[in-house]
Amino acid sequence: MRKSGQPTINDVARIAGVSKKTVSRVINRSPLLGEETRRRVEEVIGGLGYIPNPQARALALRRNFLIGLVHDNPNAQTVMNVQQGMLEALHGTEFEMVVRPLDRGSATMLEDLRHFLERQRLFGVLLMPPVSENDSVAQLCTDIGCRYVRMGSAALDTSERMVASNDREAVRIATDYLIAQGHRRIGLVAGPHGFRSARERRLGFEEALAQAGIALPRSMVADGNYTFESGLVAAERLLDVIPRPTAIFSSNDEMAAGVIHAARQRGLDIPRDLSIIGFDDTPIAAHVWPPLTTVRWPIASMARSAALKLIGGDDDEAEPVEEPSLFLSTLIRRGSVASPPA
Amino acid sequence: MRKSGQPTINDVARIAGVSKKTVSRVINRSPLLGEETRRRVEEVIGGLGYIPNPQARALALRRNFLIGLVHDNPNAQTVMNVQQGMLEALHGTEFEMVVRPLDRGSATMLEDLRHFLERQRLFGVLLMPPVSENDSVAQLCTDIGCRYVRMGSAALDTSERMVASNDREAVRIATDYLIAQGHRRIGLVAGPHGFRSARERRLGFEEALAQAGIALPRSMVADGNYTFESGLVAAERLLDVIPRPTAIFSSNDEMAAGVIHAARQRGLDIPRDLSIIGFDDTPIAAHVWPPLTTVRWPIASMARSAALKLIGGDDDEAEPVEEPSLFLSTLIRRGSVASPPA
DNA sequence: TTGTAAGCGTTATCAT
DNA sequence: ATGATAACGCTTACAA
Repeated sequence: MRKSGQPTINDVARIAGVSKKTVSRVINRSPLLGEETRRRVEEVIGGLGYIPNPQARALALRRNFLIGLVHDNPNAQTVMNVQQGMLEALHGTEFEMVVRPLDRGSATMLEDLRHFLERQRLFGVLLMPPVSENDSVAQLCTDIGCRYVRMGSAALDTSERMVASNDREAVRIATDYLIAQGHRRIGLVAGPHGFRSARERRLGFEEALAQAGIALPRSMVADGNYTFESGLVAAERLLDVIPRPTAIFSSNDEMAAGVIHAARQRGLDIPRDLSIIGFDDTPIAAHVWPPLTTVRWPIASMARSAALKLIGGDDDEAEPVEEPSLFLSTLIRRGSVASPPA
Repeated sequence: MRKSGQPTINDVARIAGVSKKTVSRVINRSPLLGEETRRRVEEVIGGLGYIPNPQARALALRRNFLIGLVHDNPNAQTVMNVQQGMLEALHGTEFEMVVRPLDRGSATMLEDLRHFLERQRLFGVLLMPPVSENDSVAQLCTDIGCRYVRMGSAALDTSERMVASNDREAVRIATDYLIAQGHRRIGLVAGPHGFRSARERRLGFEEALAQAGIALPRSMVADGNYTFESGLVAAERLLDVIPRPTAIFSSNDEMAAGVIHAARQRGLDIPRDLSIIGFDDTPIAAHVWPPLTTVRWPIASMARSAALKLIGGDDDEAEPVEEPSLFLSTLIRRGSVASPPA
């Protein structure tokens, strides 16, 4: 007699008149099974509404079905896009996503993560930037025996352990676009030190200018930390320079919004007096005025692909799902760029 | 001899020269235990780096340690705030958060959720608005035997199964503020039908106007669906009315950004020609120009409290943690409100 | 205060 | 093709 709650594999076995193992075979689609038997068992399963207990499965298989998302990214939209991409990949599988934000800057960050990974014994983790750029985090995963895939703005690891976007090239193209519009005094709002994305974007910017033979005085570069406020402050510094830049590339959209803000405070019209390009294509880009020309970063696709790499390498017999490791960002042209004032 | 990987309770028991049960007692801080034994076992645990296997625990205890976050909220920042609040509550406990977005409007939404809950056998779920407002979802949880707590804009359930904000009162206060500034022609950008929050906010708005003896012509109400674009469209309709409203209350910040956008396109100065108040206090509110006066919704605190209710009701002997069920929203005054033009 | 035996619900091994 | 039995790592009786 069932004690309570959900029916178990024993109930199914008893009612169907077969052994537990046979039911298990039906569940796991074992090929060596009588057609007759399979049908009968499936009937009982359906009738009973039997659902295998994931905890018991996890115990018996000595592995669980939890994929971690480890992030310390301050941008809500970015994190949500990644979650969405991951869940797309996990949908229809037995895997679930558990989320673990990390406090960058906390001294115990690494210890916290180790604790988390050891306790939960996750099947694998997806590392979001910027924490994904931290090699000691990857090393920690390796040490603990937790598989991982890193997302980043450049190739950070072996192909089966990372997915990357080509930030450098994308920014080069964006900057080329400004140059093609006739801009020669172009400012850069750089991202924070320690962010690989910040570095790659800056390099792309510098490469484009160098290639066009345009000098980049130190005064045309201002550091930000990817926040609106830092973009505002950085823009104020750039706009104080005489002669003023006619265009600014901001290393992300949120700072670009700050740049717009700063420009407006000075009575500058965008794009007439100042052209601006951002990076990320977050919703904010389309919602500021004027709509922001920006670089679209296919983050959800990257996350989906990363998750597939994580769980794909598992299927023993299955084909090793060949997921791409490099994703291309594209320039989205909206209203924040024009030719420089005559 | 240990086969591989993590040490188990058996390893600890053997090395410490005690039984499994004694180790188990140490882990679970059982009071009936020799001080001597406890120390010895704890030493072995520390030395071995033993960590109890959560899957095995879950199986033996016939319950797991996963809390679900079920949401169909389109606002990234809101979802992130909720996740953060939940994780604060879960921090230091053995619970983890698994995230489950739902596709509102999908015909199979309820079936998907049932499937999820039945498969995963979650300890409990936190329901975010707007899906939390759906009574059949709550009923589903009850049927399945999954505990839940709903977040909402009004009392949706019994006190131990919900946390609510007082949207109606908050909007009444915000509208009073506009009235106190001298506004008489005040427009409303309402939220989508079917959202309890939209209804509560609208009611608060109407109550404030009624109390002040101000008529609310149908033309001063435009429907939106909480998106930037819908706010833009709604504002265009309101601003076409003659005489034009001198102030607009928007039922969320994102739509308010659309209103700002629309006003600017018409060459209206904010707040000189048009005052605007939003709702949510998302980052966008502080980042638009001028900074948006808005209602701050303590969503992270609500989520934290909701999660504590979920896991708090569990501790058998522990005091039934008395978490608040009602949270007060507050008006954040920034630069988007002024007296109406003379 | 501690240990023994049984059980949680599943899968793996090795029969038949 | 199917089943008996022993894991998996832990907890709860129930003894001692």
